[in-house]
Amino acid sequence: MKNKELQEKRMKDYFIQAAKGMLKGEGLKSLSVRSIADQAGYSFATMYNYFKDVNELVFHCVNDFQEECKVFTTDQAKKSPRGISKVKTLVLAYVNYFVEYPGIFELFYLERVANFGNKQTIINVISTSLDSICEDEWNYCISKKLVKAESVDLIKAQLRFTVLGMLLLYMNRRVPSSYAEFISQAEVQVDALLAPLRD
Amino acid sequence: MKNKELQEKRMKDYFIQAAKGMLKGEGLKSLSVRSIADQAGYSFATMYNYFKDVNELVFHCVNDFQEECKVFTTDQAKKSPRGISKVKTLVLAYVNYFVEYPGIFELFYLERVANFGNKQTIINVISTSLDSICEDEWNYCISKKLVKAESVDLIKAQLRFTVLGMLLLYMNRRVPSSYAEFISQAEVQVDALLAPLRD
DNA sequence: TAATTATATTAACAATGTTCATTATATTTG
DNA sequence: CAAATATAATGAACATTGTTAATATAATTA
Repeated sequence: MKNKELQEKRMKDYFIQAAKGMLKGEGLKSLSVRSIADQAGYSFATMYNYFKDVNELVFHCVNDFQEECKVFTTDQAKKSPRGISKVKTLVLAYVNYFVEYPGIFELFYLERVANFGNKQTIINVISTSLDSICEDEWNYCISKKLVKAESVDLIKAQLRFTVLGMLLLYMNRRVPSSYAEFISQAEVQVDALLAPLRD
Repeated sequence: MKNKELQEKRMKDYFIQAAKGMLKGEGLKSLSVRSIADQAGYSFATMYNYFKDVNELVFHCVNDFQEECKVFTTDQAKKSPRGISKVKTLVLAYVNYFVEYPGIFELFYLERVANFGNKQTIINVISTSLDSICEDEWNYCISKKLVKAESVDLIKAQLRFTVLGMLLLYMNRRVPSSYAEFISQAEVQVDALLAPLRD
């Protein structure tokens, strides 16, 4: 029965990998239970032997993407000098990740979530997504007394909501209308929030 | 041919009113081309004689709701003393409007928009939705020298994105998990942005 | 090998948006 | 008023969607 678990995990992974590929490529619109199964090399009905429904399948991708996003952002920020300016780089890299993969933005923030198993765990990953990416650097800032420990929670929340709001308007309503304007706006907004911390 | 236009406008309105009712009630999920037509008293096929597709119909509701939202917010803020504190009340009332009518939030910010006629006009209404509600009060603040004219654009944008981010996380991911927490958080965030203006 | 269990697949449903040919209804003309 | 014509409303039909139930196939066990 250890084999059974292993095989089941493998099967689930076939579907998850297929879904991940399509999410990164064509996005959520191209994603149907039949297309996922095709990509995985099984019938669409087989999916239901391993997942309660298509929501449960799709949301299993969240953890992988969050990890990938962390790699993406820390890589883009690795040359940045530590401290507040590295936080800024991380946040802007976070924005860029979702601009590059709109399907993942939809998955994280837009897709309606029906009730499924460990919903709360995944929602937690999503809602603390940006925070956990900046976590280490904020701790560094606190330890170097670049920022007061008691003000970090507020600024984290401010960054989280601002980034989300900007992304939502750009992704869903194409406002502003060009990527250049959008990135410029993002810089202004992040700077406005981080400036008071730079003495 | 003036009659023709009038009649066509009336017909369109039957469908729009039906869609509006369902959006305010059950929300977007309950809204299908067949259910709208039922409510309007016509066959679903009749709708296609007046609208290119269901998207065009649904997005015609935006203007009406924006107007309704303006009435709602100014009413909730009418007892508030003029100035920055009235801006705060307006913004929090804006938040409450969408919490009360989640279907309208979906319509404004979440619903995928296919290409249709005067798309740009409607997107403009949406993206300046909060700004236009606070416009008068900001002008008052500038005229009374409560805030520098050149800093208003930044603070408007900050409020816009913050409000949107908070709403998105609360509406779509139920974070925070209770309305009380959410409103408390909203107050904190709005205060954090408006505090520097209060001398 | 035979019987049993587990797994994969096909068939079928209900609901969706959309198109089109066909009715029903006005409107105009003789 | 009657007949011809334009206009508007509709039902049938299609392709897709997610999902379930019944069936076929593979694996395991006795």
